[in-house]
Amino acid sequence: MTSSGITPFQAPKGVPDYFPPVSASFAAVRDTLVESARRAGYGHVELPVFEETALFARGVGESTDVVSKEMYTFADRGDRSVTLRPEGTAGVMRAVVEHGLDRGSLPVKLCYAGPFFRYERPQAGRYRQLQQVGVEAIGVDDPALDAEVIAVADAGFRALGLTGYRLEMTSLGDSTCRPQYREKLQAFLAALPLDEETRRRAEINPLRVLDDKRPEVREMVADAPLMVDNLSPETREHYEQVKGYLSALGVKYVENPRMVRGLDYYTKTTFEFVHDGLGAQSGIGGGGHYDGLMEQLGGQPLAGVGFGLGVDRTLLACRAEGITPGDVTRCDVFGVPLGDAAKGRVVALAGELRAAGVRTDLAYGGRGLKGAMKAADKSGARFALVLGDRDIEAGAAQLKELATGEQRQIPLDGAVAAVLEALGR
RNA sequence: GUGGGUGUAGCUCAGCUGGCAGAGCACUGGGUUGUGAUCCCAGGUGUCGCGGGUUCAAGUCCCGUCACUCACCCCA
Repeated sequence: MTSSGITPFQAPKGVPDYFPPVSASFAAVRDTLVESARRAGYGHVELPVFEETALFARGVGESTDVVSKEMYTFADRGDRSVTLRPEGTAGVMRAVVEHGLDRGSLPVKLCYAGPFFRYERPQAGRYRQLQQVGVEAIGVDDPALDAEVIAVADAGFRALGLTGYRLEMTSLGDSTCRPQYREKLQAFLAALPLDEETRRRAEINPLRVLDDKRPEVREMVADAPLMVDNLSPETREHYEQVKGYLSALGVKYVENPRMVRGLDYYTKTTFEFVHDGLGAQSGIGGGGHYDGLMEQLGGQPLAGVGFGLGVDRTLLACRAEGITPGDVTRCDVFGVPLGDAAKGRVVALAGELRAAGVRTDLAYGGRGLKGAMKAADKSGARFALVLGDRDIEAGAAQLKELATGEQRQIPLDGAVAAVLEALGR
């Protein structure tokens, strides 16, 4: 209840608000991850936040949880079914095919950042609106490209100063070997005394049962057949080469043959970055290789590889490690006017300082000197610029360094130059 | 969708077997009529989430409901 008696609005369930100073770190995390991709030649794409529902149904897979129960789907005013994007790859594929980028020089290397939506029950690190930075490298099936994508993610996390994460990966095989393996695994699981819920999962996605958290189930599947032991010679060779390139790139990884990905389109290499400081939702990024997706969406039969990195979760990981990315300082200089005449000069001066690239704020609302100085202190500014009638008469202003308390007089005419000099610029 | 926990000041929370609604931080003003962060003094806010019940009396006990939160599931 507010003082007016009106029930206050709340953000939609499971949607985080970020404001200063945390929002500065959020933006820094996103920008750092994007910069890592740009350094590897990935070009920015800006894509719609909603798409035709059928794109996700066909691209991500009807049987996935993401499509079957987590999509924000609604009819628009033209009675078309549209869906807020739950992941990024399908939309990129659609755009690439639609604009014929797959007919130009390959691979097409693209990078995106923005919000994604999944209708789930929120918990620590899991939101209904989540922010991701993603890349896709499309059109060339080269194990070196798989390794590059992984290395880009790894470099992004490292650039933030993160050390407490690990890279897990495996190979899921492809259409030449996974169907046979799947049958073999299902036969194995059918012989186990599993509960009904788990049995149903074994039907839809048997791999998922291998990743069950319950100790009794873990024990039962301890010697289940693994995909990595049933790869075709070609996919095995592909996987070995990815590992070789990763070593060449200096990227450390652990193999996890029981790793599961929630999206149907992955084949061959899949990977996940895991951080233990977040709670139950420990994945800060993941991705993999895909062979049939573009063809599935009406394009040419071209392979691709990509990742999605969770910006929200990466920020949580930073916090868990005591890292504060980015510059949370609001401003460099804070203007303190004394009286109406001075206020006009300070307002004008602030405009000039900003034009010169100096982050500048000032005391508004006619507060007294003491209040204005308090505001200057809280702004985090390095300098307070004090100006009163006395100074104007003298053609001067007072520049006070807040950390030391040292104050010097600067000429009012050359104030911008003097401030720049004081800032060491 | 299923379970557990929590709802008290702007924030973090205390409030015992029912008995006058509290602290710290933050905010505002003053101590210093041209100097902040330290220090001192002063100031204010509450439908105790909401609805019902028990009781002389409910923040406290009971029922319902909503919200938040953690976990399962799943994933970034």
